[in-house]
Amino acid sequence: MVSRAMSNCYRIGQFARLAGVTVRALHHYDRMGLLKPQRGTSGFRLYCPEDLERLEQIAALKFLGIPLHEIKLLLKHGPLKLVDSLHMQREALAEKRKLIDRAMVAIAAAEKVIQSGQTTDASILRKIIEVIDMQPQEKSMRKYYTEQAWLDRERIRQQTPLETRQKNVRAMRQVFSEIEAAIDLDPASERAQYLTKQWLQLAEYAHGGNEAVRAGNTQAWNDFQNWPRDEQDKLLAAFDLDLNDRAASMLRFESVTKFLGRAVGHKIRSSIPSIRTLYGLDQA
Amino acid sequence: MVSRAMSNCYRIGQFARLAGVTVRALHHYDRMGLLKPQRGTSGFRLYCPEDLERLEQIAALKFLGIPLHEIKLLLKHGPLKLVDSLHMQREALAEKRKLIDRAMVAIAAAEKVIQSGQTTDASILRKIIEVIDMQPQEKSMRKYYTEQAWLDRERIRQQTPLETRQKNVRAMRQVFSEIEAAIDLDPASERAQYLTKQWLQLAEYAHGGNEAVRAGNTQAWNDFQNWPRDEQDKLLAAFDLDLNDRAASMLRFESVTKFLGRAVGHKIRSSIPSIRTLYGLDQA
DNA sequence: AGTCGGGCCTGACGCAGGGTCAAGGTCAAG
DNA sequence: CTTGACCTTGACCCTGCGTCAGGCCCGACT
Repeated sequence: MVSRAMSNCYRIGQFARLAGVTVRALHHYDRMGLLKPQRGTSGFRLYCPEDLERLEQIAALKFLGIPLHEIKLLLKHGPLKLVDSLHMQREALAEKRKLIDRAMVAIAAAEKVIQSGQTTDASILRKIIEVIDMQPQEKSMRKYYTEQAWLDRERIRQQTPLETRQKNVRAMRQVFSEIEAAIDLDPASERAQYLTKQWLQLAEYAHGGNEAVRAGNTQAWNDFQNWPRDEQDKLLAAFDLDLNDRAASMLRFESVTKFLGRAVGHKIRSSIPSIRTLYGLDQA
Repeated sequence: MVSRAMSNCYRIGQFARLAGVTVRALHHYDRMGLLKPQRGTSGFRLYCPEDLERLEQIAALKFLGIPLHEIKLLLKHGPLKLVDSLHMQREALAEKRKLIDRAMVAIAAAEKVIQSGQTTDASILRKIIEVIDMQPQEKSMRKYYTEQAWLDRERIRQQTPLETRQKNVRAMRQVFSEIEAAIDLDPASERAQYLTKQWLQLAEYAHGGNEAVRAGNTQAWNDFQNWPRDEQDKLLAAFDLDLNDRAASMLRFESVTKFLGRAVGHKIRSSIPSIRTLYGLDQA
């Protein structure tokens, strides 16, 4: 019934060597129905030239990173899906490549640190973390920025060393707690205005004077209620607010931002109109 | 006993969100002893800031592609191993990147084929296979070539399209079988000399006139007996020799090469000395 | 005729790094 | 006292095979 002659067929060992795969892999493909050879009278698998051709196709698609079960479908259902699949795979590979590049950049940075004589675990790992953190940037924040502002923000972040950023965070945490202590003061009071000035100065580190980035930051800040929960939590944690009493922390955070809003409002009201516009507070 | 205060600690869910990992991953790290948090009275895991620091280090090394069990050792045994490990990982990543690049090149070639209107499965896959096969080159053959010759050989291979190579193989197979039929003729006979000339012409496609590559090919060819078994088998299969009776096939192959040797010898003897030298047969 | 060795068979477990239930314990709020 | 969010452990699932383990087939030697 089978049109393939049994001569010119190989048993599994030969075939495996010929094709450059392992016997075990062929067993695997057989059992999963990806490449089912004929069987001889004694149960031995018999692989024919047609099987070699198919195996080469399988190997090719596997090389592209396509999973075996998908290969099975692709070889069954013709080229329509194949085109799609190749496209998707290209993008997936591009993603992977980006990650690998990032990892290699991080290692390179770490090796520079090592060669500079800093061979403590901590300093090496710090450098790696710094370089890795350089690029990720969750996309949940994108919507608050224009395209250019987003790129600028990235650039500014990348130009700021980790240590500096950490110092800023600590400073803001400090100011935050001082504001909480002064929360009942008149926003127009000297103390309140002093703290507000400090706060705004620290915030400036984040946008580096770039107006579009500042606008985005403001928008993001004002929409804190709608951030995804883990982003909210990260910010709360940065201000040393207890996540185990999340509701209370949210309230504390809110009251501080409101205080700042009033204080900045006062500052602006007593300032020139162009600055009012600059800070986008005319409609507020 | 524990110096860490229990305040300021998070339970696993909070901590996971904060650190950007899943709860399951933290369970995993705990069970494998990579990151063991304290436990509260009711058995809940309690993660402290120190744990966050360690988790960040873990995440960093994981990002570099270092397996978790190795990370565990690295964080225990200090920076000596870390330096080594980073170096190795850099090379491993470079390897991976090369493979990804090859895959992307292959997909790009396939998409070109698709855009040219050839949307049959077979033609797409053929193109992919062709591009992938472009580069591998087992290293078992390297030793027969000078460094430059090896590179040249690669280059020549890459410049020859798959179809042409296949045509050459078929032609050599044909000549091979004709030589076998004429194996008892006098190597000096006209028929033998004709076949030998054909053979040498076909062989020329493989080295493209490059002398160093030709010398390498000759060396490799003469050392066939010592090739790794699967390379031998591939060559035998290319000449349509039955691998199920390997010993006989080896003999057939050998007798043909001997015949060719004698015939080429005759050809050379009746030729000018410079060509004798060129073909490296003076010492044979 | 036995038996040795090599190849083949199936079945089963293991790997990394978790995902995904499932069955049940804790704890604060209503 | 229940509900619901969160926690616990245990156990099976995924990919692409590697690596035994135990047993059959077959040709070759004694």
